[in-house]
Amino acid sequence: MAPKRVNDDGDYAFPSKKSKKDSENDEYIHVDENDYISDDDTSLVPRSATINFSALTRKLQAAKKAGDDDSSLSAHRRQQDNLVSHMFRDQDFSWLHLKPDHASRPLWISPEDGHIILEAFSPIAEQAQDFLVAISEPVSRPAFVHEYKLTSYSLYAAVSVGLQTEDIIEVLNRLSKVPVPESITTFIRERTLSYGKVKLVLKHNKYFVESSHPETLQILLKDRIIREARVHSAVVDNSIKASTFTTAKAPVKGNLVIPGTKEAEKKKDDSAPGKGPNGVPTTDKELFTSVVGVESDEIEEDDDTVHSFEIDDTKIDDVKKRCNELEYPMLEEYDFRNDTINPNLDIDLKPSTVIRPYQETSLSKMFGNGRARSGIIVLPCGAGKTLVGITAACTIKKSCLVLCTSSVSVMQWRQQFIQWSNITDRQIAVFTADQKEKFAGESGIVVSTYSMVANTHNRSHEAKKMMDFLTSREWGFILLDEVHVVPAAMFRRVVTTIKAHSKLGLTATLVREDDKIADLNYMIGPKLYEANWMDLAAKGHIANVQCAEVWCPMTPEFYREYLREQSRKRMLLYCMNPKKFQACQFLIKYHEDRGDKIIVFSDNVFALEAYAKKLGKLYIHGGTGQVERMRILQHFQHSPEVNTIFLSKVGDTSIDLPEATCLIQISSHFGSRRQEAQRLGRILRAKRRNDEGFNAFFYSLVSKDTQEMFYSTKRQQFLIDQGYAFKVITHLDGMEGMPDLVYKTRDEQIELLSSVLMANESEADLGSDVRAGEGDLAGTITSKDFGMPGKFPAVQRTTGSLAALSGGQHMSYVEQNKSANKKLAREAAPRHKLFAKRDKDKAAARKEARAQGQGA
DNA sequence: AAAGCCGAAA
DNA sequence: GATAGTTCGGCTTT
Repeated sequence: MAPKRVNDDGDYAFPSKKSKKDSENDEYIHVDENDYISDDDTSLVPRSATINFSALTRKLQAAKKAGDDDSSLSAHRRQQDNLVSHMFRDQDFSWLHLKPDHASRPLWISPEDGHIILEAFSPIAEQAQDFLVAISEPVSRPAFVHEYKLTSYSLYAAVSVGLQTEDIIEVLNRLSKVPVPESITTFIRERTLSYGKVKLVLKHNKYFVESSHPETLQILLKDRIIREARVHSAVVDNSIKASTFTTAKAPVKGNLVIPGTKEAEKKKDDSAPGKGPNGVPTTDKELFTSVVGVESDEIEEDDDTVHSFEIDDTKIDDVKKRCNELEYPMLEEYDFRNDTINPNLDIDLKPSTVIRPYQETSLSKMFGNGRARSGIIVLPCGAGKTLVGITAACTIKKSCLVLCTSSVSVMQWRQQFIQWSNITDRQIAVFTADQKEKFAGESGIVVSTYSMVANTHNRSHEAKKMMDFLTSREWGFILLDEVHVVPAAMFRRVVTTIKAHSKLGLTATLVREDDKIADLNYMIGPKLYEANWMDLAAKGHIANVQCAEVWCPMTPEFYREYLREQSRKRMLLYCMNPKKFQACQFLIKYHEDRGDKIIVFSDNVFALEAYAKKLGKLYIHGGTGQVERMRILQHFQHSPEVNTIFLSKVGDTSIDLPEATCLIQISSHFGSRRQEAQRLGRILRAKRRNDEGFNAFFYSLVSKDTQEMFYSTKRQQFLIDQGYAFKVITHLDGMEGMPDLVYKTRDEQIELLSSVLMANESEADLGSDVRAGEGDLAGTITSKDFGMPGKFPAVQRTTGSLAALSGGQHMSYVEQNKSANKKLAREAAPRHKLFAKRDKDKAAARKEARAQGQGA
């Protein structure tokens, strides 16, 4: 490829040759500009062509001029815009004036959308990062350049951790290469102005919207949703008012000490190096972190009278959401030290418990002004989320409810509480299907699951009594483990049924594939802290991981079947691809020889069994009994004979295997970024992570030219944003010559193929008999089409049917008609009840067969 | 202990 | 540019 030049006059690429080049311009033009960039040419430039960029930009300028002259934007110009200028014209900020010392300043801020770019290689990048995490949301943090985004939420979060408007602007300005744009300062001022004017307060088991600005409450009450949620209490009870403990005045952080932190240590030593009087940091290094959690007694409100109205606790979710939309987000802070109504809980960290610096940082954001703020802390798997939660509970020292996703983690939480804190057995209770305890005394800790609390269908008598216990009292603190599940319709009920003064959500992956993740902002609170995975890996808190995507070509036979099958069966075909099989075998052999312990993940149970059996390894899936599971896991952990196990998605969470050092993924759930990250999380706590030069490995096996390629890139996005780089491996050296290579001959491959197709048949026969069994001819309009005239044109139906007959048609052809086919399938006559029953029986039979097969 | 049911994944 | 079907786990009942 000939050199490409990107600037008008080329001085960016070849600064020293400028004068010479101008005269020799033609040497760079391998393609005549008129051939490709002619006015009426609508096609895109061929990828392999060499493009003369100076000619192109000249052309664009000319076009722009023409467009400007012509007052109406011509179609022609719009076309030119699409060609290349969208990369530059809207995003061309060369008009911004760099400060003279810009090289030593690591930030750049886009005036258009509030995106902030950080040079991660800058010497002060780490401090800048602390600041940016506080005021903005991380978008993507690969090796050298990080991207953050200023949003309303992130600014609310910034204010809620004690930052003040002018401080934000000033520090930004100090870090930025260009003066902070007008548009951004305005945005920051606007968004931080209305913050903190409205509070949500829990008093005597009732919720109140509270403000010292009556006019603000009037504004809110003009909204229909809020007005209708209002409860008109008969009398304003002065005793209630007097007992409010979310005072208008912010308490001074002063003597609040988070147990286990360095500050706690210092307190013991009674010396605080690096800090002046009142704990104000004096060194430069602490400059940015100190802005967070600064004493906030200056922002006290002089108005002592507090106005409030009560709201219906069942509508709390809607009211919070509405307030956010009206840009008066409700502040939820718990001044637990002045709460004399709810009994204290005698809990503290054991003296031997020490927390890590990033755990301390995240907690200091939560307790920055001496109260407990509700919000979310994001830490990677294996970075000690549990300890953060426990430390928070030890700081608040009130009754605490912990909710998790499974009963296994309920037991883990309980165990960890006992391990790290001085809580006694009697003070911590468990509420699951088979254990319904209450704590002794008037305060304590309850650990339970979301489904236990959110359950709507009938409860056992015991469970009912327990729920009354949970709902009747006021909780000082509620801990939400794996908080990203909360927005699901069922789990969000929890937030309204349990009354708690403060909430802390913990998660490793604050992403969902639906759009509900933003709901957490008003349901729980803002994101208080998000750790950078790469930083933690560099400091040895989590393992270093090499990620690779292995491209396995499809064999011709498999690919032919792939092209003619429907989406559901396709998945099996690309999972069972013999080349993938071989790659898997090779990688297992390679890493076992290196002394690694390997986990192989397959979402597809059929493929899981096939692989494990063929390669002679143990495997666990949903149908594996508890006893068997434990036995296999024991073997994997302790036996030198068992170095590889196969897991279905049961292993995605909660299974903790610090021995594992290598992951291989052979099939996965569509585009789930979360699953990918969770799986990677399985090896982040590798025991050997602190060995010199240790690396864990993460492989994704992908069948080439299939849908898997698309999903794979989507799945990796989260990890890429965390800074992981995926290598693409197209050839495994030495695989072909490996002894005992499976499915080496064409005959074996074809046999495998037919077994896959057979499995397809038995699995799919009932699903297809109704539609196919009606004796339709291709293109025949059948009775079900009459119901909706025009909805399924006959021609579409023809292509769908013909596709199945003709076999190897072009892929895009199938893709285009896929939705039509699916619609057809959906709209087909609903299964008769009789069939539904048969389906179930069939499924049960299959399950049994599998269970038996496993026993053998 | 097993089966039915429900909801989540996302 | 997203789908939908499958798998899994938890709670309850028998």
